[in-house]
Amino acid sequence: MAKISALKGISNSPHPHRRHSSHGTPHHKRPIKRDHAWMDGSDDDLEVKRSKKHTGTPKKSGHGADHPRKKPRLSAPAGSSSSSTSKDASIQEQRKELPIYTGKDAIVDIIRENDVTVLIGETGSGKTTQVPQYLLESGLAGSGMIAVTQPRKVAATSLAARVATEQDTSVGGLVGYSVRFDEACSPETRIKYVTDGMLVRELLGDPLLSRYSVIIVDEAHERTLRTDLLIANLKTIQQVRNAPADAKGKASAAKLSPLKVVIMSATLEAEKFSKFYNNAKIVYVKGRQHPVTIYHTSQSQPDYVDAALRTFFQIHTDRPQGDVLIFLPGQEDIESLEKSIQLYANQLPKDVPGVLICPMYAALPPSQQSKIFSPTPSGMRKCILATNIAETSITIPGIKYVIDTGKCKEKRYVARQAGTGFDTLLTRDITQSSAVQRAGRAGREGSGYCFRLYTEESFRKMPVTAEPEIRRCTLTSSMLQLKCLGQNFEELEFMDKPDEETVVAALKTLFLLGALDNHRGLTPLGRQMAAFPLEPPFARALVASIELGCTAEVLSIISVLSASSHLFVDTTEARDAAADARRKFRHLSGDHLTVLNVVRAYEEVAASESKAGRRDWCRKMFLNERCLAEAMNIRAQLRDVCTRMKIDWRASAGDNEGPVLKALLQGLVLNTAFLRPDGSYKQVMGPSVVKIHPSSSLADKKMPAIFYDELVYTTHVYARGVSTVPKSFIAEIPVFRLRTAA
DNA sequence: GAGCACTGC
Repeated sequence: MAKISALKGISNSPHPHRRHSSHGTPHHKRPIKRDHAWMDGSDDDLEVKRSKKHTGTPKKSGHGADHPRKKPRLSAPAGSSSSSTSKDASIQEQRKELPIYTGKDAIVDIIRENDVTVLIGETGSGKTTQVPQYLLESGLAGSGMIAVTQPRKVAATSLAARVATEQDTSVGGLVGYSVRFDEACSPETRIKYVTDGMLVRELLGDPLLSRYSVIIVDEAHERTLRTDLLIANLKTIQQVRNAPADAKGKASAAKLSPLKVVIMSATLEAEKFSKFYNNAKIVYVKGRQHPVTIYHTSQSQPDYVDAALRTFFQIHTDRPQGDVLIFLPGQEDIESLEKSIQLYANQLPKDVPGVLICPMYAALPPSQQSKIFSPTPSGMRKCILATNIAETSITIPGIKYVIDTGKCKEKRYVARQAGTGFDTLLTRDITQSSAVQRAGRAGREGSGYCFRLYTEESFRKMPVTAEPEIRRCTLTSSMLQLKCLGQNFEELEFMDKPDEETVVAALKTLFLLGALDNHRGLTPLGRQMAAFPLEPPFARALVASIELGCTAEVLSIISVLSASSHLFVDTTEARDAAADARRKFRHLSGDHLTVLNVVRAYEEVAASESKAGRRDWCRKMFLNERCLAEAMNIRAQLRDVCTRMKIDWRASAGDNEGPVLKALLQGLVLNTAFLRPDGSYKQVMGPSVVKIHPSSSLADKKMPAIFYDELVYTTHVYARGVSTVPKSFIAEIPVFRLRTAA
């Protein structure tokens, strides 16, 4: 059996796990066109005029470096040792080798001369680590702090560690960070890496961000909701802080130093940022990436899983050593492709290297996630099947080939009249910037190849960038925050205006929760709700629990529901065992009290067992320990807020579930449905017919009245996190009386 | 009878 016949078998056999196999094979015979070139950084990287001025000198210089290290060091050493001088010198040498270094003085000058600077830096330019240091070293920040915002926590903490090393200090000194649950700052801190959400929170207590003299908004092109809120607020803050000193009535604000804003982004939206800030100056910095050769198919591939399968084996049999990363939209496709690849890999002739398949998606238990980072055994080729998680969140070493299906899943909020909209989670085409980002994953350590399972024409037809989150998310939580700042969503100037319907839905939701009065003004209840880092419905439930005397229970439940991962582990292969384990915690009323049972059981185990014992227990029970650990963090934070607000978080209703359900219902009023004679459920406040999600303990049960955490449209409109209550509980809620009266 | 991209306070 030669290689050729194995390949033929693959190309011609029907796909074993998908009903349809496409007719043609993708044609990856030659590069169709290289549509993006990644250039090495060079001296003419900076396309700005070099200024004559040379202000500020580097704090540390790379004197006497005998053995400059070639490889960048990514982690901070715990402390400086006797060899710290040589380490320090090599680090300073590395800083000078970054593409951005040649433009250092020009960048500092431009930021000095402009209130707002838009800095476009490609991957590997060094902008995120260097610019804050340049500003600090030049003295431009004065006595204020420099904040650098990041959309993700890991980025903020690891960047702080890196920059602290470069400054030859430990994290929490001159360089610090601040993210949820974790902070390393001191009075000496001058450069602070923060998550964008953290800075938005800070805004609530300090509307002019008076502690900062420079705010650098990094990864602005991602356009997260929080980034957009910041960008809008920074504009108004500057209008106050940077107003001419003689402006009347601004005496107190005039004492504050002017605020410098630097927007950092990938190339695509530079003009838009600039325009928003009254034609702010734009600076370009080239990056440093290895070249990636890009191939497109000659025909579109409707069955992208099958196409990915065939492309993988073409690479595996024809191409030299190097790991393969395949981008797929979701867990389902990953599991299907994993099976197919395994099936064919088992039939490969002896002279072809073996295949090590590594699935990678957020819901995968951590133990199985970690194997993608271990080195590929010799004589094997690693094949990673990943979702978007590998696009920005994690970097996998050793990738030489990328296969891009061109698909992803996107969550999008659909507003409905009564504020009873729902989320959709559907597969769609990716954007051009995603495609570029995915291809770039092949060029991290050397030149690479990207096989796109779509035509060049399809690429050109893709939207250039994703729609900003502000145009596709629920705005309820942000709107409540803005109300606390005395701002109205409708009046604030945004880069992209949110949908009118979504704004109305958010206003209505906040009104029905009692956070706003009928003049759209913030109520005392609303202000109380905003103090908690929770979605407004959960904040409302928490406040309701105070009077009902069940704060302890409600805190436990909403902490789990607020965690970023799901409580129950559910992979296809162990579905039945998982369902059996779950039954042990089941509560007749549904998912909310089932969650409470899990938390109570976990607390007992945590009290008596070691860390390893806890992990074992979680694995046996098919519980996601990450979720529980995060929930315990959240609960501790919420208890702190309660203590500050003089709320007794120990108040418990014991085993009486009535008050707990009533409290939760206060927050989830809009998420209620009644059973109809035909066995379906219809929203009480909206028009949709909903099904109970199969993951719910109440799936297929017929209950007269239910409430739920959320609605998600996938193949049906599914209600997730469902409990049942007597109809009378719903009728008792003031909102309903108010609504019937109106 | 049937399922879930990713963040963040």
